Amino acid sequence: MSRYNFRESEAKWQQRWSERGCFAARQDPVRPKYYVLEMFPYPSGKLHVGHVRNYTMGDLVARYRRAQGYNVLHPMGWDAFGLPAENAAIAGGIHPAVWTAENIATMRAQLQRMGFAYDWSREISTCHPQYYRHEQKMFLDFLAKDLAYRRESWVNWDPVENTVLANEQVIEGRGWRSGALVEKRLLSQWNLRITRYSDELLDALKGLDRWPERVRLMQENWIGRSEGARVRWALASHDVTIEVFTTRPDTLYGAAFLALSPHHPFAEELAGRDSTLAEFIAECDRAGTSEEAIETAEKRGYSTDIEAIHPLDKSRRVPVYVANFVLMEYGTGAIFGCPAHDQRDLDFARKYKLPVVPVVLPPKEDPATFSIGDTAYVEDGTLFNSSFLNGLSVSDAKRAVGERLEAAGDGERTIAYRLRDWGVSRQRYWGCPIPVIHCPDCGIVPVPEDDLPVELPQDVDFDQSGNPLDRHPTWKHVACPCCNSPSQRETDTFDTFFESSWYFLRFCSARAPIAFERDAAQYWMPVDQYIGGVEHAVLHLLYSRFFIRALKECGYLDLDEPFAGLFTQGMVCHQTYQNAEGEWLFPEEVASDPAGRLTDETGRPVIAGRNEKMSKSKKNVVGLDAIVDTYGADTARLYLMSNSPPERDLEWTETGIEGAWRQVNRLWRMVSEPSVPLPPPDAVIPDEVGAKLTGVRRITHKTIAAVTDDIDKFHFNRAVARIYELTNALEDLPAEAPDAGAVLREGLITLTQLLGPMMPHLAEEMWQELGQPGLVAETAWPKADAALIRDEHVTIAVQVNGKLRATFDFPRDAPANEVEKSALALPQISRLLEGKPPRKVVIVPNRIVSVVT
RNA sequence: GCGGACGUGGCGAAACGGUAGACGCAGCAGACUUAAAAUCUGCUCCUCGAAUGAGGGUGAGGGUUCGAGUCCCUCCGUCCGCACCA
Repeated sequence: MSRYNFRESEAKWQQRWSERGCFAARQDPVRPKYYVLEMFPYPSGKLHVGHVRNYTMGDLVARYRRAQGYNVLHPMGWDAFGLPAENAAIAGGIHPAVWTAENIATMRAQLQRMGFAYDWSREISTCHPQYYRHEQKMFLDFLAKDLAYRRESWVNWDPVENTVLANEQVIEGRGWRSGALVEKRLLSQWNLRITRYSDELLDALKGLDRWPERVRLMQENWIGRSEGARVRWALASHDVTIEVFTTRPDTLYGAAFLALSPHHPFAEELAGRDSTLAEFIAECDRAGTSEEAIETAEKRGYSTDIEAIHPLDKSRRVPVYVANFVLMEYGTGAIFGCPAHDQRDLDFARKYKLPVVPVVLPPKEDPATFSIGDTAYVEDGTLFNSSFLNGLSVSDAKRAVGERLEAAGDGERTIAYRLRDWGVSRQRYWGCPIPVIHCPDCGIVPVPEDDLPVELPQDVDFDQSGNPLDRHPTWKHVACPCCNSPSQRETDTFDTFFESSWYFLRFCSARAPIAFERDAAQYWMPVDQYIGGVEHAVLHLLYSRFFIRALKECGYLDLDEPFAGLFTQGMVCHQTYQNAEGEWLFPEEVASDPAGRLTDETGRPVIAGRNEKMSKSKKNVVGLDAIVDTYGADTARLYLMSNSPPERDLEWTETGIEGAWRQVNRLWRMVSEPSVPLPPPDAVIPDEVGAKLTGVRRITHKTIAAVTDDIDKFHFNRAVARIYELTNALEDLPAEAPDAGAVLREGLITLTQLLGPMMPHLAEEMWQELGQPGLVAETAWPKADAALIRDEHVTIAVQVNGKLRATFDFPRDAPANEVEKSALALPQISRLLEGKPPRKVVIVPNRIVSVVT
């Protein structure tokens, strides 16, 4: 019994594909293009099996589309800037560039061993000056278009990484990588004006019909559009107007107070003269921003003893507070409180003994008796206690108030967004230098284009904390490009999401002297199928959508969206193990004793924990090299595709990979030791081969149709199941029939072609064994014979009163009355009918007869 | 709190509103082996029955329909995203 020799085979076919340049992409205007892309990796070290699931999916799609005749672009590169490289430098004395290059070499070799059909001639690495110089140019263009600006603002400071984080990078009050509680700091930072496109980014989501609904919703929530009004309140005792944003202008007559953010300019002004207020504000700043801190934080206000004049009724006054729950970053940094119709305002009003006046009357309530208890009324109703609004619905009242405010100049209807501009400054070395110079006389001066790229210095030390660029003895000292006086370079670098916001464009013309050739981008873009993790739903995916718009505005290209199709794959999970001390163990460190109990290598007990996403920190990872060494790339690829729907998590198990290995050998044996001698490749199948063999041919052709459909819909697990079904049918083929060999041969050729995108090495080996010409990688996708996928006979089920009672075979598309007659004549059915005619019979052609008695 | 997804055998999962459990894993029995591994054959949702078979079954309850895992309503549970957002 022969075993499939994957070691020999996989290396051989990888070399053959490479020699023939099978996967090099060339622009070709007459062929339809297809751009397949997997989110490019950060070169963090070595790949484990969890990393390669999405590359396997991408490769399957790339090879499938190529077989279908598309001109496929399928590139790979490295998101090479980032903190782990710097941390390695701090910990191990290795330069980030060296560490990164070594990791790239390792991971590239791992990907190549998997046999992925990449066009390696387009490989890019974002830490190379020939890459990042182009984004420095983009930044200068953004500056010119006012898409980039510098501003002092409160930012998220990660005390572990010693750098600023964007809002998108703060998850539940913690840094997205470090997990450290984020602090607020006031810093001067470069920002990209993503909010210029808030509306457009939101609207265009509707057109992304090949994106998961979930991701679109997440972006929608993140952009957070709220319709409402700005309302200006004059202060009774100061020559100051406080502008508030509200989504409920209809409840203005229920206003009980105004509340300012502790960082509101007027609050800060007052604090200058009021030390108690200054202390209150300082206290607010000390409070954490984490979920727990916010959840438990008391809603507190500081009464300023100042009154504001009600904009709709100048005789009314409301007190002005400074309150810890008002955010400076959203709306205008000030609110008006209507306790009757907002729960938080109600809590605040009860605490500070403010009046609670309902102005929206619930249906069927009596205005004379309706009052608010502990719960604010937030539903729809009819306005009352509200002057000219009385009797209106909530939505009519919103419009009426808007019109009144606009006419009086006291406010206007407007839209607020949750989305804030993208802060891109990072106080780190291993990133793209921001190409500006700070001149004491001229201020901020962009680096002239001819001086690009601003390259990172190589000679840096990581012995002290903080940004090595800032400490470098010479790098930052330059002459001002305008006035030549001694100046300093910007020492911050870009957020690494800057690089990943346009790399897909660079792939279109990866060696161009400019960022990307316009016609290449116009040909290949948008990405037809993008594949990656859902964790980038509002990070990379939103930034890239912004970049396309910003680049369009700067004249780089004409494109609406970067990614036409998006697929977010599930994680690969594995059981976790801990010893009695709570230390995590690698799966290979765990054994079981004769009694079946789990132990470590020294025999001490081990506790099996939850099944979780593979991660280095919990050590529940399975190295890719070990798996490919033992089972080969195709077995790993098959397992990753076979057991779970691609969007769902996949559990990696030893028995699972062994099962895949069995299938690989089974497939190989089918061609290396066929159950029936195969005729030569040019043999023809006779028109009539008998019922049993025709049945096998039908399954063969139905499998083509089914697998094609499954791959189109990303149902890779089902495609695998269909291939197994065909395998089972071919194994059961009646060997004694005269034309069995020819039918088997047809089946095996089809099977091989269908395996091509999934297990490409095995497919080539089988193809060669079958004596087929050329390479599977260069062979067109099979077509199902329409005549063969239509059965001549169908099995029809018979239900009586909704219960399945019998099935019978009948010619396809037989007349309904004949089907009914045969169904009712069945002994199981006639017995139930007891000679009475049925009340009703529903017939679904070729499928079911439903009898009602 | 707001928004969303999901709930099917021992397990991973299939199922245009039309024969629930394809395909695989694990398990059981057998064949081949001195033996094991590998491989092959058969069985495997539950209950009753020797068996043809009968009854029940897709988180719970209700509804629409000739027919519901699938559609609608209520509830329970799990997971995910956002969250002092005015």
